[in-house]
This record gives sequence, C-alpha cells and structure tokens, in this order.
Amino acid sequence: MKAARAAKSAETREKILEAALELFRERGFAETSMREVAAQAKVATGLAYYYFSSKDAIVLAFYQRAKDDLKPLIDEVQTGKKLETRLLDIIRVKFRYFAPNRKFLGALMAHAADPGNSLSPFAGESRDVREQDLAQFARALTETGTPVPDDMAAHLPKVLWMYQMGLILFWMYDRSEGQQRTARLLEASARMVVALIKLSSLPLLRPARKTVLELVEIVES
Amino acid sequence: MKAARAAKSAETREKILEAALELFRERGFAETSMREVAAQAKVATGLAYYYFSSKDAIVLAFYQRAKDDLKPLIDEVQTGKKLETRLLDIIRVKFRYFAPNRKFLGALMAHAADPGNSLSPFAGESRDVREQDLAQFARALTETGTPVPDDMAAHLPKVLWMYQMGLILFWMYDRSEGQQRTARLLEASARMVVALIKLSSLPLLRPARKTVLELVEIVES
DNA sequence: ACGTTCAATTGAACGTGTTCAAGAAAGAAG
DNA sequence: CTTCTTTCTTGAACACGTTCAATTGAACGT
Repeated sequence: MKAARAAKSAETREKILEAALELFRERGFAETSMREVAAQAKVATGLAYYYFSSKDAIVLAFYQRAKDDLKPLIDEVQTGKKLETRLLDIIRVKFRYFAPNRKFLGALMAHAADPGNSLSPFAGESRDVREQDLAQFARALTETGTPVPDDMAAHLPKVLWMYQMGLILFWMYDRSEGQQRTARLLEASARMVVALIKLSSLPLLRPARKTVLELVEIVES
Repeated sequence: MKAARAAKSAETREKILEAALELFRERGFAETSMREVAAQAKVATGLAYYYFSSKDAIVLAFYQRAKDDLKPLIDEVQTGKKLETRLLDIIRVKFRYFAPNRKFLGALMAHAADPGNSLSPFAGESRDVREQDLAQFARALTETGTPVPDDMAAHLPKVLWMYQMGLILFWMYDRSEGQQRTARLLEASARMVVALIKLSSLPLLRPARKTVLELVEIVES
C-alpha cells in the first residue's frame, strides 16, 4: 500500500506543523525551540527537519496553507460593485485570517527583509502566493469596470499588491488595541488609492502619470 | 593613571570593532562568527561581549560612528540653492559612505524589521541617528526657502526621512552594477517629491493635501 | 611594600538551529 | 519466507550566539 504510507507521512508532517504553530502563537517564534516543537509533536528533533528544511520553513508552510484557505474566502467577497469596497474586503479578509498569528508572522518578514536571502527559500517559495494576490487585484479591477489607462494596466495589480504589503507590515507593528490604527489607515488609504486611480485617467494628468510610471518601471526592472 | 586605562580600553574596543567590520565586509555578516571576530582581534570570545552586548550591537556601533562621520560630510553639501539638489546630495553622500558595507547593513535591517524587537536596542539606540537625519532634512527645507503649507511643516521632515529610508532599503537590495538602478530611482523620485511639495501649496489642492495629512497622522500617532 | 578593589580578560559551558550516520519500518522483488 | 530498497525516525554531534564564574593585573589607600 503506497497511499496509506503517504497519508501517514502527511499526518506526521501535519502533527509537527500544528505543534509548532501552537507554540509559536503561545510563546512566540524566537522563544520556541525546535526541540520543544518536536517534543510537543512527540517525535525526535531530527524528524522536524525531515519534514521542514528549517524553522522558517514551518512559518512558510503556514503561509502556503493560508494561500489555499484564503482563496475561497476572498472569492466570496469579490462581489462588491465599487473598487474601494473590493480592496477593503480583500484586505480585511486577510487581516481576519492572520489575526491569531499576527505576532509571529513578523518573524518571517524579518528574515525575508535580509537581502542576502533573495535567492533562498522566500523569493521562490512565496511566488505562488504573490501570483494569487496579483490575480485577485487584477480581477477586482476588471470586474468593477474601473477605467485604467493602457500604460498603467500592466503595473496596477502589482502596485496594489505593494500597497497591501505595506499595510500588512504596518499591521504587524501595530500595537494599538485590536489594531484599530491599521483599520483607520486602511479605510483612509483605500479611499485615496481609488481616487488616485480615477484621477490618473484624466487627460490633463498624463504628464504626472508618466512620471509615476517611470518610477514604477525602475522599481520593477 | 585613569586616562591611560580608559584609552587602552577604547583601543581594545576599536580593535574588536575593526576586526568585525573587516570580516563582515569580506565574508558577510551571517557568515562571520563571533569566535572568528575575537580571533581576528586576538582576544578571547567573551571579551567581544564585554564591549558589545551582541553581534548586532557591533553593526549598531558602526551605524553610530557613521552618524558622526556623516555629519561634516553632509554639512559640506548643504549649500545647494534648490531643494532637489540638496535632497540628491544628502542621500548620495550616505550611499557613498555606506557603499563598502552595503551588503552587511542589510543584516541590521533584517533584525530591525522584526516587530518583536521594537522595544529592544534598535528603537532606542537609533534614535539619535534619526533625529540627526530629521534635522538635516528640516535644514534643507528652510535654507532653500521652500514654501511649505503650515499644516505640513511639522510632518515633512519625517516624510522625507521615510522617503530616504525607502531608497536605502531599495539600494541594499539593488544587485545592478554599481547600484545604477538606485541611482536612477533617486533622480526620478527626487524630482517627483519636490514637484509634489511645490504642488501642495496650491490652494486648489487643499483637499488633497488634507487627505494625505490624515494618512500621515494615522501613521505617526 | 602590601592588601584591596575593580575593570579587563579568559575559556568553558549553555541552549540554540541544523546535520548526519545509523537504524527501524514498510513495500517490492525473488 | 528472505532479501533488497526506499521511506521514516532517532539521538548524538556540530558550530553558533551568548553567559558566566574565575583569573589577571593595574591603580589606589595605607
């Protein structure tokens, strides 16, 4: 029986992942050792490394799972008629989903921020997550019939993705109760982002648009 | 003799700092061990910890020294008549100074990006550095006689500081030869930043300015 | 000169993330 | 059933950042 073996293996992997996430949530990422994770999952230390290539990889696995969990939750919310509503809904769904793990998600950011790591796990592994995010923003733009200048169309989803990432970073640092500061920033900034997109279609603002596009192209090159 | 003792102590500290920076530059931050640093400085491992509370603290010490080194270099350049020239000059001076250490400075960012570290060394220790940066941008604004709306005046230096930090982050990641992408981004973005500041004085744009200010105030609260 | 004091210095020790040689378990092949 | 192969699983071992009890040695009071 090949399937039973694979199932048992997946089960063990899951057991380790759950044990780790539980401890990360309780005690924090840095404060939890791989030995404790293994003990909690009732396996030997080395086995955690058989299933996960590093401690960071565990957080990354959670991140991958989040991608799959979030897909239907976001699809459910891709109904609003206005772009602003869609942006708010998409981002709020993510905040709600990640809320219990808010504190230790920062640990991932910390390592991802290290330029030395650009080739390593993160760039490659998190590509699917980013692709999915981009598709969601692209969908929100087209389905709401938001008019977008031709030269901006290719870049706008990525710009919205960066906007989202900035908000998530702010959210991870946000120590206000219930992260209400992030909530306010989200509302105010989403309004502004949408206003800017609308303004960008005005013929009068063509030079300004070209200037911004120049920046975007340097950043993405 | 008390002074001789203190001088010797400072000398040892300097010896360790130099040994560390040399190895960090050659081999990278993560790839250099504290034992190697101590060996290079010809002292015992523990002594490095007598002078520096952690490995990160060594990079921080370099960062502190940079602040003092940069002060006269930037003063020298605070002469341009136009705000754009000043911004370009100030930021270019920093790039030039940090260039040899570009790769390992990222290591500091990585740890500083961890939300769990907000109370720890970085927030406190890097305050002076930030204060000095803010003062430099404030000086550039006033000495060039740039007209700034009253409600923006208090925030603008910090906004410029954030702009600078964004550029530095981009620069640390920039793998293009001689970081030419950063050079181009700097030029294009500085032009835009200055244009935006000028536009912000137009009475017609008062509502837009208020919107942006609302965001800035949420972020800084 | 002699003991006292305290900054400076040492190297072993701790707990960490990670690796690895060795072994157990489970199918496949004969 | 026996042997071979592949997949899991183990725990000791490694190098790391960091801590610490112990030692040195220079300045000081007497």
